[in-house]
Amino acid sequence: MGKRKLESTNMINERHLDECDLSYALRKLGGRWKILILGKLENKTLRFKELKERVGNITERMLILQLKELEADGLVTRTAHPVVPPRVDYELTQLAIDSIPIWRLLEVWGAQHRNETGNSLPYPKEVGSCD
Amino acid sequence: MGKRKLESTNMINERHLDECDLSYALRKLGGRWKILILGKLENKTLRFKELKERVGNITERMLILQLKELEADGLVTRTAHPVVPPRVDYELTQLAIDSIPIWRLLEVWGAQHRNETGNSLPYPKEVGSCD
DNA sequence: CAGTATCCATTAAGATACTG
DNA sequence: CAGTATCTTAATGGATACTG
Repeated sequence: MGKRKLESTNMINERHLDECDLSYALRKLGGRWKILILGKLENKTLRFKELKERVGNITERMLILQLKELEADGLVTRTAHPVVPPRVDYELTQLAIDSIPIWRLLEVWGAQHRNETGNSLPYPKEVGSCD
Repeated sequence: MGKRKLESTNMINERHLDECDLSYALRKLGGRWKILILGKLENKTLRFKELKERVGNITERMLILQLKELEADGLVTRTAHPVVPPRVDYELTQLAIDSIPIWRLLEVWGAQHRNETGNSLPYPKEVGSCD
């Protein structure tokens, strides 16, 4: 839908960096909301509205945009039930489930980073909690 | 320097998400260039120009912006030698070194993702290679 | 309920020229 | 060499109203 400048330096750099598996992986999980959405779906199937409530502060537009990308990237599955009112369920794919242990490590590293750089939270928090 | 709309929803969301150690960690390592820069500095001290040559295609402006952020975030150290012409060395901190095993896991996951989603590279590549 | 469509604001990234 | 400064473009994120 949007204009694509396939030959802009921006796009060239993006493609170049995506050849690196690591940059590629970071792009799939990056963005402001994706990891949070995936976290909400851990061990659970949720419908659109439930997801929106749990993520909190996300607009419907951003939620659907992120879900579409995650779906296209094979990280969530979308199941639409042909009922009225509509019901659509989202859940993690195995590929996404495989990435969970890595998030946990990153989370622990993030907490360590906070402590060592003095960016500590004003209150303690358990691993995995991310309201 | 730039205008800051501290109370925009954008900023509020950003702060909110940063309370999550995982989103926080992803923000520290995210962006187009950071992981690549950190990778170049693994086991090596490099000066500005060497870094620019190795990262390839990055502008001086972007490189210095990323380096400043990495320095402020305690991930690289900057050592300026008082000589003419100037010489500035960059190297990883222990905190950054601690994160390397996690990148490797993400990298492996990225490669797996490619295979399973049909986004495979047109040629094989070794782990850790990211020209 | 589960989205779309439209428009606007903010941030990230790049090109280029210049300086201590 | 190691940056700054300034300007432009591209991408992301948000508000709001509307629809099947």
